[in-house]
Amino acid sequence: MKKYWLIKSEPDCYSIDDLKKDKQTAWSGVRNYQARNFMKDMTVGDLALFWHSGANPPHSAGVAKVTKSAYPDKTAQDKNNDHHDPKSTKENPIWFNVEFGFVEKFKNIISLSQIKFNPKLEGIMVAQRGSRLSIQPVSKDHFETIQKLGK
DNA sequence: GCCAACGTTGGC
DNA sequence: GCCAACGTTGGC
Repeated sequence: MKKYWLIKSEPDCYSIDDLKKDKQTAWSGVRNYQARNFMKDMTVGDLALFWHSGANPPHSAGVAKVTKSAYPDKTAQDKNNDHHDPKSTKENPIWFNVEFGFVEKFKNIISLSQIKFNPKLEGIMVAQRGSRLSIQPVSKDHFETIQKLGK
């Protein structure tokens, strides 16, 4: 069954426009166990809301889909990479990443305050206080509500 | 295995 | 730039 997610990125670092241009990208560099475990749960075809964090206002900017399931994150083993982790080895990788493809860029961005204000989106993780997790599961209902608003 | 110190995230 | 939330580290 198809699952739904929310993936965060700072637009200065990697935005929905970058994904549109690249068509597909490796979601590497995630160094949080919970987020990693969610990536391992992803299957090809799952959909994700693309979140622009650090933007003013913070918002969902579009939709991405999983095009490749989790495999060891090569950047963890690259000494010259910012996300290098000496604990992760080729024999025993700690960190994983999936790949995302571009689906759509929203006509209207959906801001965090809009999400908080909408009773249909009550309980969504991204609107909760102190929700720092960079990859979050989203219910089908919440996903579809935001996608509809974005079109 | 506790917990203080520290670092990071991310909204405001 | 501030700070709350919270994950991680490391001494004990």
